[in-house]
Amino acid sequence: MRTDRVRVRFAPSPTGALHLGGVRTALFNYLFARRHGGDFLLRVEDTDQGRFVPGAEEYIIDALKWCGLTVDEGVGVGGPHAPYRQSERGEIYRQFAERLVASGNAYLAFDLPGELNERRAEAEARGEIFVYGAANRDALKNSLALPPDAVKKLLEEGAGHVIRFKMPANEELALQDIIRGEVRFNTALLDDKVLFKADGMPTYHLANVVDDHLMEISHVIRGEEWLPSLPLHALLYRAFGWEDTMPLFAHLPLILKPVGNGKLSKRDGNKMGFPVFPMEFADPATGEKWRGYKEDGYFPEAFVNMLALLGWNPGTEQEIFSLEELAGAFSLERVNRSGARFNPDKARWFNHKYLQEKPDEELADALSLMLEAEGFRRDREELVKICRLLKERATFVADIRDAARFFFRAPLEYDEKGVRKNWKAETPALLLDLARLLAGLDSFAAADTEAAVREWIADKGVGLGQLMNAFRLAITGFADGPRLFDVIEILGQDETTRRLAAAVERLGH
RNA sequence: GGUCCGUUCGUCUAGGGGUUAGGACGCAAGAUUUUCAUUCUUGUAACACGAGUUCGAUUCUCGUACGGACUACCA
Repeated sequence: MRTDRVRVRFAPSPTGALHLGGVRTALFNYLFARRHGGDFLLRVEDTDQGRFVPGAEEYIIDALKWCGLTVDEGVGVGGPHAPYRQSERGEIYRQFAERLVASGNAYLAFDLPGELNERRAEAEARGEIFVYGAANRDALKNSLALPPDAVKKLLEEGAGHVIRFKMPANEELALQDIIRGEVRFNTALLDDKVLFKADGMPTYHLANVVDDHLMEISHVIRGEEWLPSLPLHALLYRAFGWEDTMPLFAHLPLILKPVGNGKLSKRDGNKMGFPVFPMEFADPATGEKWRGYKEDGYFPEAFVNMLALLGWNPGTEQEIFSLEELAGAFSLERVNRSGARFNPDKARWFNHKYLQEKPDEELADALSLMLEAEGFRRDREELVKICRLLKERATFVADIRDAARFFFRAPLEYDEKGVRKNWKAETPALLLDLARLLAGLDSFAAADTEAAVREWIADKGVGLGQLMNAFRLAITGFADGPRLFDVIEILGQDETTRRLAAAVERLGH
């Protein structure tokens, strides 16, 4: 029942964690709804009891939340069309399926799964593919082929059956897709899809069309894997007499593996060293554990920004977008037609960009949490200074933590190569002198210590590089790192002179 | 196999009948720097192929190749 109001839905199946492609589909739906002041619904398509994974639904809700995609209506929030979980929508689907049978658009089929498999095997042996459709449905076990009293008898006996759609024998269909334009199909090549299963549940096709109609969905934005079933869905709308209010369709390109062939799969992440899921997920059935962007240290804004530009672009050279900016700029017309290879490097780059824009205080709080997890606390002011100093070289907060280790603990060992290269015979005496100089300074601000040291070595005729490398080694234990005068300002006068003395003691003369 | 979809630098992409085919990631070089990064500058690199239409095609059409999806009582 399409109205002028934009209403879109994200309709995942709770068969596991939502992966990158699913999140992007949700994102594009969300963006489209926001762009047009419409509604974003979440509907859970759990009509396959066999594939249900406990926890998957909660995961999906949490993942959308983490990404900042607020659901207006649906599972978890309710709404005028509740329930939004298909398994709870009771008799609705059966009634609609029977309506189709009554109108001659569908029929009862009693074929046993085993019989069908046999036929498939036979066909395959001949190098053919078995299709349950117009060409052979009269020779199969269904209400179209069997005499009425035989059907009646089967029903009375309680014979298991499904309801199949009666595909037109030979009809040319020209359908519209917002992203792809006109797509043509001939129904002669299509099969009589099962709409209602013997277990009393609808299949995706029926439930999807019925719910989209009932929930007044205006646009169906989904993955390209659904394009082949577009004719079936369009025909269903027609059979129900809902053609006038049929939603508009947009089929999104797929996300492909970074290298190799095929679409991105959940295994690729572990294989190639990047997460495929927004958040960590432990599959209760298999015990497998999957990494997540959240746990890997990505900011949700960066993750969403990266995803938005995978298959869509604004037509300008802007690359950094807040969720609000994305909502303002998004349009389905600018979605690409071809599949996009996922690029983990670019994802990292986005995070680096976002990290640079974060206030030092916010980074310090995140860093503080990490340190607490390791069992120690530091003064917040100190952490803010550390973040200010280290953020530009970091992609993740964890990079700051790793680069900041020497702030929290004086070096016990010293980079071997650095020592070999920079620890000369005259170094110990020089550093001891330096320690005395620094100990006597009134201000330990970076600018002041630097000025004092520069003046001092100029008098001594020592090169800055010559001194600084050994100095750095003594203070941090490493041969590389941020500007040393900034480091010792944070470390403080006492700690600095102490480390200088300790290094001389350890590394000797 | 069949049906459908797609094809611009290695990757994400802009563009579009006449352009030095633009940007970003990556990579490389240079600059800056006490080191390593960062940053900045520069560079590297693309219209899958073949016909047709046209004065002219990377852009339009067709074909081929290649890639992808679908082909369940899964979604």
